[in-house]
Parts: sequence; structure tokens; C-alpha cells
Amino acid sequence: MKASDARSVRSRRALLDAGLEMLLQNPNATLSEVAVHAGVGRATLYRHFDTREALIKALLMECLEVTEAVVNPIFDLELSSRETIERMLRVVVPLADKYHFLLSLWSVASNDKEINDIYNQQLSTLYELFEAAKAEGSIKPHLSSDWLVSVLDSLLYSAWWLIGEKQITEQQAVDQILETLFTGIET
Amino acid sequence: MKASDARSVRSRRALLDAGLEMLLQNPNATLSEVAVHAGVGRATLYRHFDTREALIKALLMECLEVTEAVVNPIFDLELSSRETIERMLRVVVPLADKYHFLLSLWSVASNDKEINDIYNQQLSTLYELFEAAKAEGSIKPHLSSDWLVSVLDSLLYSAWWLIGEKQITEQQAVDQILETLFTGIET
DNA sequence: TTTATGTGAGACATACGTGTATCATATCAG
DNA sequence: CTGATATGATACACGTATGTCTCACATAAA
Repeated sequence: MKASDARSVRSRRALLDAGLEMLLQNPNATLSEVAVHAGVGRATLYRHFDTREALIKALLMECLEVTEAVVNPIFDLELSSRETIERMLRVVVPLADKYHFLLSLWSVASNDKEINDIYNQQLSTLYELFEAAKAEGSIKPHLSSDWLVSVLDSLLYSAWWLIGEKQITEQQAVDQILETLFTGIET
Repeated sequence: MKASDARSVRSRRALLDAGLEMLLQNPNATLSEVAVHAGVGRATLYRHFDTREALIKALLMECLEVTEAVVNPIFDLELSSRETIERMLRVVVPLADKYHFLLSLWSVASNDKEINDIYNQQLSTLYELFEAAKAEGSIKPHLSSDWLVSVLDSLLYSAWWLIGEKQITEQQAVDQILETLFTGIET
């Protein structure tokens, strides 16, 4: 199967999009459902992805890559930690659905070296960011960076949830996350 | 099947315990696995719960009931909102695994009226608590209570995660949640 | 002890999802 | 235009989870 054939790229794209959407709704979604939703025959799905697991791994890879693509340019700017966190959130919130996908199907790829490497690298980048922020004196030094990473994940999830419920916009979500994260909810 | 028979209550208890544990590890766990782990025949599982869905609903109900049982006494004390939130967290964090269970299998029961009623009632109790806190002047009034409820959920999840990773104790988890929630992470 | 009944073990039917193979057809590349 | 090839449709084998049923046995209740 030539990767350059127009039919091939079209099918692959449609399958990845449909896969993300279907498996996000329901992690147990059938490959039939994915194929139907992609407007593609089930056999074609198997021509592009040998197994269900292969499809999921491809989707996870794409999530990680998309994230890297939007986040790395921000790090390159070498802003303050505080500013970096803010900018990062602003570009990552619109991808929050992808993070939820990652989470809900993580077990499928949890033993895959390639995916784990990328993921751990992204995690440790975030970890270092918080460490730097503490060194800069902009974040309480007694909070562990593991906790901070975890909290950021959580808030991202909250925002994603509320956006899905149409209760807030992405813009509002970022603002609320930042305020809640940095100054808390107390008056 | 008489509900008072000692054999019956023993089996049911074992099945509920095993069900929670297995389905928490893996939402797709087999009823065979559950039965084996409960030290009970698979046929017996079906004698107590007609279908897989029935088992899951029973588990969800129990989670909600246990929560209600530990939370209600705190509301009865009529403390300040701030104090109520703190006390509530202290008793709920040890149940956080049950919340994760609720989350991961929610779709199974999302159309069940009885379960939804109890859940919504608990949610709105929490909502009212934040509204009261805002009225008391202890929480920033411009943060929507929906957001606050969502954030509390998230932090609970974070804490549960870190406790599972053995990185913090329940006690530390509560303290970190409270500090992060109320005063944020900023110096 | 005696009776009632919950249980374990196993066979069984059924449904469904996965993955493979085939062949005619439509579409792309050159 | 023409050959190459990706696709759709379909049939198929296979494994596995669900849910039902039966019968001998063990255990609770009286």
C-alpha cells in the first residue's frame, strides 16, 4: 500500500479522525463502528492498522505529537516559568479532549516503549517547568512537583468537561484554570 | 433466595467487594474473574445479579450510599462552609477509589433514574455548599459553582492517583488539596 | 436431626468482536 | 488511456463473554 496514493491518505486520515471520536465517546467502541463512521469499509481499516491495538497506538502517537508540536515553540521562547505555564495552557486546553483520550486508553499502550518514552519526556518537561518556577520563587516551594503536575492534569480535565457541557468557552476555561491554580478560590 | 440466609449474605458481600476491586482495576473485567476473586461460583453471581449491568448498578448504588453515610453527619453539624468543606474532604478522600469507580463505569448507569437522582442530589448539595461559601464571603464570588464542584472532583482524583502511586498519604493528600484549592500554588 | 435451600461445577446455546481471505470494481498515477 | 492498486462487500473461522440450566452436595434454620 503506497503511502502517497490519494485514496490511501484519505482513508487513513478518515480512520484516525473517526477512531479518535468514537473511542473518545466509548473506549470499547467496535472497529466496525469506527469504519462506518469513517465512511470506509471495515476491511480497509485492517489494511491500514493490523490490529485494534495498532489503531489505538497510532492515535496515542498522534495525540502526543500534536501536543509536542504546539508546546515546543513556547518553550523555545524562554519566557518566565509563570508565563510559560500560562501560554502552554492556552494552546493545550483546545486539545484537552485528546488528553482524555490518552487517559482512557492508556492501558492499551502502557507497555509500548516508544509511546512511553515520549509521554515520560513530556511529563518530565512539565516537572522541570514547575521546579524552575519554584526556583524562580513564583510557586510555593513546599508543594511537590508531582502534585503540581497532577493538579494541572486535573484542572485540564475539569475544563475539558465543562467545555463539553457547553458551560464555558475555551477562553474562559483557561482564565479559570490559571486563577484557580495560582491564587486559589479563597477571597 | 432468602436475603437473611447466612450463605446468601456472605456470597453477596464477597461479590460486591470483588466486583468493586476487579472493575476498578479494569472496567472490562469478566464476571468470571469477579466470581473467582470472590471465591464464589459464577452461577452464584448470576443468582444474585441477573446481568452484568445489575451488578454494576448495585456497586454504584453502594458507592453513593457509603458517601452519603459519611457526608451527611457533617452537614448536620451546621459548621461554616469552609469548615464543612474541609471536614467533608477528610472523610471523602479515603473513599476516592470509589469515586473513580463511579466515574469509569458511569456510562453503564447513566440512564438509570434511581442512581441519577441520588447522584444529582449529592452534586447539588455540593453546589449549594459553594453557593453558601460565596454568600459567607469565604470564596471568590465570580467563580461559578459548577466550576468549583468540578475542580473539587478533579483534585480528589489527583489525590487518589498520587495515593495509589504511594507518593503521599491520605492525610497529606487532604492538606494539599485544601491548600491548593483555597490559596493556590503561587507564593 | 431433618428439611429447605443456597451453592459449585459443568454443559450448553447464543451473540458478538476480531482478524483473514477473496474478488469484482473504482480510482489513482504516469 | 492503461496498468497498478486501494477499496467495498462478503463470507469465514475463531475466541470469548454472557446468560441459562441441571443436579449432586453442603450448609443453614427449625
